[in-house]
Amino acid sequence: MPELPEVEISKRGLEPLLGATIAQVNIHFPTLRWPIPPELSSVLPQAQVATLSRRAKYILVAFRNQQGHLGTMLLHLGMSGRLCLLPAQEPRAKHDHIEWLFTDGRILRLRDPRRFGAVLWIPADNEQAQLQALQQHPLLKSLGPEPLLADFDAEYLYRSTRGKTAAIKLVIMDSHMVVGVGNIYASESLFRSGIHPQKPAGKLSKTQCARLVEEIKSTLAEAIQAGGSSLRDFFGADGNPGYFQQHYFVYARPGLACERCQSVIRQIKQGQRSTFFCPKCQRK
DNA sequence: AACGAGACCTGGCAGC
DNA sequence: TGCTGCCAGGTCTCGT
Repeated sequence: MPELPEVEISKRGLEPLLGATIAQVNIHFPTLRWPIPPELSSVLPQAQVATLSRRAKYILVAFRNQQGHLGTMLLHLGMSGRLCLLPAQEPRAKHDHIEWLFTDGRILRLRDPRRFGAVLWIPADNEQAQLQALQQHPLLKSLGPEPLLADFDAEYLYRSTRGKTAAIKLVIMDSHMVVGVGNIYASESLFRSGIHPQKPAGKLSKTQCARLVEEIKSTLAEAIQAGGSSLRDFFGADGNPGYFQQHYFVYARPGLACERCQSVIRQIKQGQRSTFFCPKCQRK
């Protein structure tokens, strides 16, 4: 489920919880990718949701209590994770591994069948210390730029790919280079740029870098916009988010005709993941 | 330093 | 109907 657009939509779906107070945290399964910190159950009750933000595919939820800042909960949805904001009394589903009960009755649950997701707790007793703790956190400190922000630009991509022999698709999926470009959007933005996924990153021209940066930004932005319009569905108990049936040019279309040139879309493996491309529209 | 492979898990589907 | 094998949107860790 979650590539960057889904994570961004999930974060926006949590906005109704700003200012809400936690009553109880129930951990039903102790370990996702890493153990869920048991102290969440003791620290969070009576705390309020202070701020929501996102870095790469991590959702950051900051909490405060009457004494001040408490810390930040870091959520990752992994491959199959999903946040469900539900009314009181909604029965728990099979893979709801952790739930946050709010004093007004609402329930937030993390549902994650494959358990590749993560819930971590980064304590800090003031906002300055929190900022520092986040910047130094091992999962966050070596991340590349956000794809939708201005510091991810043609000049950056061109400069940082010089001399690289690795395939461009693997390079744009590397979170040290740029965060948030997952398997779907890597294939899609390369198609839209007319660049072959196996082209060595260091061989891209300045023009190609500029084109790729623009297509990564627009592909992600369009998906977020489409997802935003189905936010309610996305967050419902059994929501059926319309935008997963979003239009793809190449992803999951092997053997079908390219919509631009009618050539047959091909599927290959790169880094043990499937890549889809049009052999005519995308040149090495 | 850079790259590739393995690891973590369950569920859904095709093929027999 | 049931079994087997393969595939899946992520990313950390380890070995070469």
